[in-house]
Amino acid sequence: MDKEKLLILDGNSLMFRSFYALPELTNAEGIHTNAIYGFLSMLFKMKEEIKPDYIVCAFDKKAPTFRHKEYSEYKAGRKKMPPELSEQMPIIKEVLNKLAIDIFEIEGFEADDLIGTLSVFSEGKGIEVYIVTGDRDALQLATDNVKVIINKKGMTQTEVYDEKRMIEELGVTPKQFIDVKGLMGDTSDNIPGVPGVGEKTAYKLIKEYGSIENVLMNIENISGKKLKENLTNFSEQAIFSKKLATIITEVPIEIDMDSIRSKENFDIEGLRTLFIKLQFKSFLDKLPRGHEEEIQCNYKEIADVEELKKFYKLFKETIFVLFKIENETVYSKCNLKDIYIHCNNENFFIPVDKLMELNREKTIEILKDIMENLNIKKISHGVKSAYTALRKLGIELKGLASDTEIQAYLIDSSKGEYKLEDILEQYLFKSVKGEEIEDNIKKVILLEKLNDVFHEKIEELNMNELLYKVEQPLIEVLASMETLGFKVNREILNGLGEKFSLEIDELKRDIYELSQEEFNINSPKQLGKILFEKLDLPVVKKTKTGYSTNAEVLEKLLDKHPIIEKIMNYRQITKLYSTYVEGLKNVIDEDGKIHSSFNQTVTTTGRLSSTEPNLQNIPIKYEMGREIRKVFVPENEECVILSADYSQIELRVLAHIAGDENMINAFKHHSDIHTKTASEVFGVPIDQVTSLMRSRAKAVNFGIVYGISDFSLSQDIKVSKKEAKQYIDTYFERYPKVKEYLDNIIEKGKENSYVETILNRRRFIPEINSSNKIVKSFGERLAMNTPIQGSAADIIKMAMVNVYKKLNEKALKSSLILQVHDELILNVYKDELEQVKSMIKDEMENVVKLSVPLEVDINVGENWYGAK
DNA sequence: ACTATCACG
DNA sequence: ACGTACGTGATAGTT
Repeated sequence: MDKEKLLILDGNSLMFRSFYALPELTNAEGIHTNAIYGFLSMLFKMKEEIKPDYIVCAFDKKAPTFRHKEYSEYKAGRKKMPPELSEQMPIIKEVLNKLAIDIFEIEGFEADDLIGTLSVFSEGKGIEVYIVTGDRDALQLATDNVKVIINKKGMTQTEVYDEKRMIEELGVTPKQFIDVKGLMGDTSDNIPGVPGVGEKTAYKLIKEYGSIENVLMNIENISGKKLKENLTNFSEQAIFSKKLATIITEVPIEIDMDSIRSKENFDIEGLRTLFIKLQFKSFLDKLPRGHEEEIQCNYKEIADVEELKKFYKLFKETIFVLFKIENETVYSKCNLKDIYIHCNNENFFIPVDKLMELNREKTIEILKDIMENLNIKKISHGVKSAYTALRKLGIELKGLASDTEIQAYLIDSSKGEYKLEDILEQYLFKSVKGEEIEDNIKKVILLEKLNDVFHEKIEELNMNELLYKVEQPLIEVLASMETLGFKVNREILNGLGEKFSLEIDELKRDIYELSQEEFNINSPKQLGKILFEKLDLPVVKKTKTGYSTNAEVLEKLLDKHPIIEKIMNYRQITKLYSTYVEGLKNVIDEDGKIHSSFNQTVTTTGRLSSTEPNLQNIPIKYEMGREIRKVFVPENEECVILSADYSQIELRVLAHIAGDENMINAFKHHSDIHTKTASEVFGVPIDQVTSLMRSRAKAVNFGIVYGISDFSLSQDIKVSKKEAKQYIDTYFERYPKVKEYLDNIIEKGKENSYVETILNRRRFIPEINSSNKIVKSFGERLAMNTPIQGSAADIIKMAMVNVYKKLNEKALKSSLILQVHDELILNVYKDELEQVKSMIKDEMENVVKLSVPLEVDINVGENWYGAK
């Protein structure tokens, strides 16, 4: 029969190792998790490989050990455990607890002593012992039956030592390893050893004489005068060091092997909860599917229109709905397939496309009755695509009570993706994967519970207004913008394409001639070779993969070689051609329009984002690119494009939140804020501000909003760091409350690990409490910037909801078609122009009462280019 | 999948 | 003595 096996983990050393070996890792609450992660990776790997019959984990106790008592200097000078690690210690113990792994820790002894005692005891019982540890001290415990496993870099790589391997590799027995340590000492434990004796000498002496005692008895035979002297003078210290280095194997404890038997009955649900909290997805997946309460997922499949008609009468008050849609993000292909409904403990599967085949008209009619009925409140997940898909059938979704995707985003905006499966796992600990009918029924049932949890959570976070008055009503606005799309003029786009293409060919020729070689100019690598090796231009900056060739670098090389200008032009035009000519051509719909997707749950600050295509980054800064905007035209010849943009919304928000009188007054008096700032910073009257001063002041204003540093400002406006610092200091003197606000928000951010906007939108900032200075500074900048950027986002979102509502109320034909962070773009019928203009201005400027006025500039044109 | 670059606010 | 602006998305090249 095989021997039984005992696995002993050295808790402290494994946590230490993981902490320093693995990159920083935090969960949403900002708790560090890297040591736990490393420890558990190791634990699971060892369990898998060794398949132990017994398992136990030893920890140090805070109380002093006999070593401290006998030698006050023991472990002196050792740094305190960093808080990022110590906060992980109670959590790993909790995990072990739930894994039903016994923890050994006794006051007055170190983990090593407990490990030693346990291993000797177990070996005596004929058990094979595996000690897993992060440091080499435990090597002295190795025998033929006690294997010491030391983990290397990367945490799960290991070296296994038994007595045989120690002798082979180190030339000493495990017991002699103590003598070696006694001679050479150990700085980390502050064990003195013998002065002048290092690793090499220690091994040499022990290999020759076998023990410290024997070395001391043979001092006469040892070569080296100084060494001899030291050994003689410090012989007592050597013996004492050996004592300190010796792991106790006789700690007075009762060991009940039965109690540490490896158990399978661990707390799966507890672990699931904990791993979710720690965001350990890979471990979560490994957990066995526990004895979860089986969800009763009986459902009725609606077979024909008659049945649909019959059952829909049951849909009263609130229904939980899951819309299954093909090609959710592509407008033209976005198609409603199935609907799942959970209502009053009954579940229904409506195979919409099947019913439509049977009787299209009637199906749509009944769906319309359900979906447009305001008295039937709908709760769903990610409902925007349903608006689009339903609208294609002539149905307007009404009565939306909740969208759990939006709720999840507001609760934690850092996720990027809020798939229902993941959200159910995270908040309800339910794992429902798959797309079978039963899976979807389960999901729609769980939607009810999820909504309850979120509803309460949103209330607790004071986000009721943000969710119910802003984000949820906004879904319909965005869906409408997507459906309407932006009409484009293909001829103009093609014309630009041809123009750009000709210029690109010409530039290519010039570049190849100047470089005397054909190469791929688009490849930064090849371009770098040509510029910095062949043409031998000075290297300005490097990236981690090679030479940097970005615009900033090229600009510095401009006067060094005529090829640079050509390359800069080439870069600019190819960007326009590939992204904005070819890119846009590819996304024009059959209806001659571009239907971008507006994503409401992507950004961490609360802004929207736009994809396929991104209409929020259409060129404007340079004329050549700006021409692209001529492609974007009104719906028909009765219309024009109207653009309404907030003037300086972020700085106004800053003035408001900071409550800085000087800045508030500047806005109240309708001053040009950059000129005003220049006058303050440079100490000259407004009328003496030069354009250079204004542009520098503008950079300072931007810098403040982003979370400024003198270095970056100096880079930006090309002045010395000292001068930049001077600007910032003066700025803070002139706008003292701004300084106060920035200091306060950082402090608040540190305290809470999150910051908030004017509508209590929240962003977690775990970075702000990092021990890594760079990460921490980044967190501080986020704390300064997020409330500003996020509050501006709150404001324009509110305005969008109000504008949309007004346009509907007044039954205007004009409509919102685009938002670009601080501006709204509308397709406006000429006969409504004056009315819409004043309505938009009014709604946008008065959407919220701040201590500064909001100002909106309106421009109108026969295309987007003209609306300037 | 990642990097470098560049378009926008 | 570090390394430095905040938030996005698309493209092309490289690994």
